[in-house]
Amino acid sequence: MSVTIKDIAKTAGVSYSTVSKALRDSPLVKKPTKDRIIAVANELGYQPNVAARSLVSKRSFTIGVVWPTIEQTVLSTLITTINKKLEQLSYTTLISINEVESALKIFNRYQVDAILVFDSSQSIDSYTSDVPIVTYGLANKETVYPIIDVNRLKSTYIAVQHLHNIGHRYISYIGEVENEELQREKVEGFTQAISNLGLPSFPDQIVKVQDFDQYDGYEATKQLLATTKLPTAILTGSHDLARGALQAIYEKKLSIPNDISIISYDNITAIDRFDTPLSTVGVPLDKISDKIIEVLMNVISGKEIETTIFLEPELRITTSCSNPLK
Amino acid sequence: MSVTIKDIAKTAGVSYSTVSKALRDSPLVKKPTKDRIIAVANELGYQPNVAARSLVSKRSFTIGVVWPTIEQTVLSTLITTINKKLEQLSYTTLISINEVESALKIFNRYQVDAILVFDSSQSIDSYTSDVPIVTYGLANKETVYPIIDVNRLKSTYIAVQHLHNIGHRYISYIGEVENEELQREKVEGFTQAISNLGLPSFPDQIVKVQDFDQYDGYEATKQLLATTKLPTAILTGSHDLARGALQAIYEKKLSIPNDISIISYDNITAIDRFDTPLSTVGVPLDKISDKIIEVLMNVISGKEIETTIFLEPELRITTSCSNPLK
DNA sequence: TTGAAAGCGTTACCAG
DNA sequence: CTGGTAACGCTTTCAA
Repeated sequence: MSVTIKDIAKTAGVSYSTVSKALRDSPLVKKPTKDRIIAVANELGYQPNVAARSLVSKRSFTIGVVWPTIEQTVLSTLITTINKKLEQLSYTTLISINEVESALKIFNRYQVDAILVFDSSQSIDSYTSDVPIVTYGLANKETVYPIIDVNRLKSTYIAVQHLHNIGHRYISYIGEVENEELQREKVEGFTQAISNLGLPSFPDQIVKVQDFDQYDGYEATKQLLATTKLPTAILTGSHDLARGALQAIYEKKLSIPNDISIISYDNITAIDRFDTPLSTVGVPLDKISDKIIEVLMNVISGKEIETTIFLEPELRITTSCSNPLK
Repeated sequence: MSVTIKDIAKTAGVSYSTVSKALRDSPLVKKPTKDRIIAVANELGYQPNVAARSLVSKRSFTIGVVWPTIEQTVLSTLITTINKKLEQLSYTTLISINEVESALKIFNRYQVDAILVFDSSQSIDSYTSDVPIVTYGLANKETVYPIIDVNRLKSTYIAVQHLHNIGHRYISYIGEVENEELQREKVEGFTQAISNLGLPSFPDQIVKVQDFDQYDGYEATKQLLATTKLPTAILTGSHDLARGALQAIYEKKLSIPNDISIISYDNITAIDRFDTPLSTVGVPLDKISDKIIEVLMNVISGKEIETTIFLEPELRITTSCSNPLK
């Protein structure tokens, strides 16, 4: 049996309502009494019962995260960050890996203060929730709930634009993949930029990958480098792909950025063990998590917010990227 | 404001205690009444308030999972499986990615029925929990809580034993890594088998890897195949490493199993897109999850259970493995 | 400054 | 079979 405020009240010799106030750090309790009560609580290893508390106060200080596809490692970093930041705001994060519908039901039963949905496939409109919902990463879907997403199309677009600005003409993209809406946006941004900027298209310019692992980047780049006319710059769809690309480039004894420039799409501020720090384009993870938390706090306090928020990508150019040799 | 049993009672024209019984499918309520109440509940979109329920019934039908290292993809499959199976037992799974101490606190506050801890680093004895705890994957640590783990040492041992039985003498292991206890166990099993069975040791027999991705397996195997004396069989520390190994072997135009046999350590029943279905050794994921759930249910119902349970590995030999050519 | 008491949504028990 | 009511642990008035 776990210890309750009544147990504390008994051993501290006060009423249990006083204990409640003291633990809530209410100014209505004298300092010495408060200190004594807190000491007793610690000694007894008291943990407040969330059920009882949220039953009366209608607030649980808990955010429910719906994360049906736990395999996605990109998201795991994002969730870790969000979890940490929410902890600092004294919110608890609870994750469900059930499918959306069922996870929403669970969190409604648990009366969490808000729900954050990570998902790109299922629609959530069929289910109505008493708890406010915020979603990440499905800006293309129709939803009544606030959506936060990153502008992938613009990311690859401005990357190509930069490469063009510094003089590149033959630019390749690695990371086309079948039936993935989010990846398609990146390819689209690339293609649009190439076309709008009047840059040449050439065979095998866009390289398909099976998956988004380092190995896929390695294979794709090896294939690309085997063609007769080499591009002077490569844009990759992810950090892992870029790692693989680097391996393939080094293996071919090519030099970065002299022979070839490389920019990687990513949201992670890469803490790299690479000789060449990678140039990247994308919305920094911290901006995404900050925005998500901001919106969460707003919906909790009942503020009206815009339904769709597109975060703007940033270009971070390092020594992996330079003018092509004339 | 969410709908409560009192709302249902009002619109159904019964007392709220009858509603409670009806929703619990109690035999104490007449069928027509029950049906009517359930209909109203559905119409109103009623979701039971877990807080209120667990406050009085002391049972939440929820399992808390502590998973501080969400990056580990192997575990994600295991958790997904466990989640599904618990759902069938009408238990809800809630995950926390906080560090152990803090996650335990949260779940104690939430009065979950049991806590499952996935972790290999932190010790959990310092914190005492009112809720029963079950841990996975830290059998080497000292703990008072029940531990379920797989016998990694035995896995690699019996794999080598099998290869020896069918005539192999030059066997390599890919997957040594610095400072990882669990990986060390696998290497240990390999080394013990080689030594006990009187098999030859040779330079570069055990190949180190940076990480456990496909690319690392590819690199390591390429390195291995560049030596003068090739092994006739390879054992890899994971499925991903094996995938990389296969690539390197194919690239060298070697044939499996004629030139080289391969067995992979893994707990995943691989649904493979490989030409060669991989031979594997390890405890099947289903056995692990079943055991974990069994133990969870036991601790919830207060049954005494053994503190350490080692699951035995199984060898599944396919066409990736044959006698070496004489 | 402290204590008493009501009430949150539910279950469980006891009357009717 | 159905309804009334106490109780779960806590917060929050309202009195003292």
